[in-house]
Amino acid sequence: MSPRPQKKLSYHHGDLKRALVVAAVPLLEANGAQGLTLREVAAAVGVTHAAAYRHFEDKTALLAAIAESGFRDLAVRLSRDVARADNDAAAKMRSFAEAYVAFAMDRPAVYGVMFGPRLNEDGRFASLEEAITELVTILVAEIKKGQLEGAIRPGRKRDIGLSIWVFAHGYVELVQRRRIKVKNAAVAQTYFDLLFDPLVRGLLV
Amino acid sequence: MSPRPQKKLSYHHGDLKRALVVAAVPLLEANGAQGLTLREVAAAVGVTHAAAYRHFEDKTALLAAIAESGFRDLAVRLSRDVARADNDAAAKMRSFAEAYVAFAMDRPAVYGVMFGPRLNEDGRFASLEEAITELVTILVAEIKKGQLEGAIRPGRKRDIGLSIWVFAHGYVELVQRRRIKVKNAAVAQTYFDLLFDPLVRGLLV
DNA sequence: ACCTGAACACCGTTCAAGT
DNA sequence: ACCTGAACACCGTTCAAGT
Repeated sequence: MSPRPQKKLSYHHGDLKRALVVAAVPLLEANGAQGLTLREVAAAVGVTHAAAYRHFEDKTALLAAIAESGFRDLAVRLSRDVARADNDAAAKMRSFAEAYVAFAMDRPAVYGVMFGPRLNEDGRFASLEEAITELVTILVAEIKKGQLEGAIRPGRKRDIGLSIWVFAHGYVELVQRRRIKVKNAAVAQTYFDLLFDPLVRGLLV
Repeated sequence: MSPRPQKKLSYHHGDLKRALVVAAVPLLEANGAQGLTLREVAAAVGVTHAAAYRHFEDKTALLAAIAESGFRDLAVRLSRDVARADNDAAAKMRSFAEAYVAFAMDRPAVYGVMFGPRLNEDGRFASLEEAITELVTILVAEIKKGQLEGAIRPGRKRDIGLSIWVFAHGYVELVQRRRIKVKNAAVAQTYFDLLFDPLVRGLLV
């Protein structure tokens, strides 16, 4: 039917780099960050494990790509949810933190790679660092938009942003490690709101 | 000289179980939690790596013993420092959180094992779980002692304790992963105090 | 240029054998 | 009862060879 006959079983994959990152995520969520193997990721894509080294310097580079992809997804989700919130500081803070927790509960293993053992110890992966910086930028910018001009001194916007991040991240970590025990993701969210409320009030004084 | 001749080079170690845990800690802090190998721990004690299996079911069991030892050390340190603090709620909270951060900065790799990949997924290591529970108990008890009877409703003591834990842990994690950048441990402490202050005020309203 | 096949060093785990 | 020596399966990494 097609004008030129398709080569069957080409040993060229097409976009193997991207395919490896995409294939890794479900394996990660299924078996945990500890269990993830370069070999099984390659096998899932239908390729020899040595082929991955044409596109990633080592396993850490693959994990960095997964983490970066996670940070970009998180930034999109946060931007979207925070934009929908009421335009005052407390509402912005709450919607940011809630969206953050929801992302972490949705994809715990990807979150674990994003915040697990340091991937960028030696400073390769500049784009990973950039994705993280973007996250903080979004947070600070949204707080600013949230009518903080009167309520809060300008120099404190970054501190407020980091406080919120610290609290949301700490909660996620303790829940995921079962140091704080909750029945399910819905309970995790409502209990988070309860714990988070004092911080919001303290920040707005 | 001695009444009975000492057997030289006995292949019995004495207290190998404990020795392995003790030997593991400096290796951990030197090479990171990722780099820790059962084989090098055994070698550091002067024993074949297979010998470890006489005392630990597997590597996870060794890590659990390290984590438990860390939690007990942390509990001792927190009790001591919090007991020295002024007897009001804010001072108790602050001294708890500061001692917590100091411990984590002192022994980052041990802290990483304590809060890293879940060790007790299948519920072995009851004593590990017990050591963690003790930590929360100490925290809640000290808050209670801090003259909270008037200022705070009784049911909220646990929530307050967990809030503090969440914040301190989140801060430590983000600093250790370089998501929050600080020059050294001293700066880490003073910046923590700055960020922590709003939470304390919010909790006492 | 991209992937395969085979090899290497290293790790956790097991087990028969030594003392 | 406690430890050694040797083996096994598995992993990350490398590299010559195929297309």
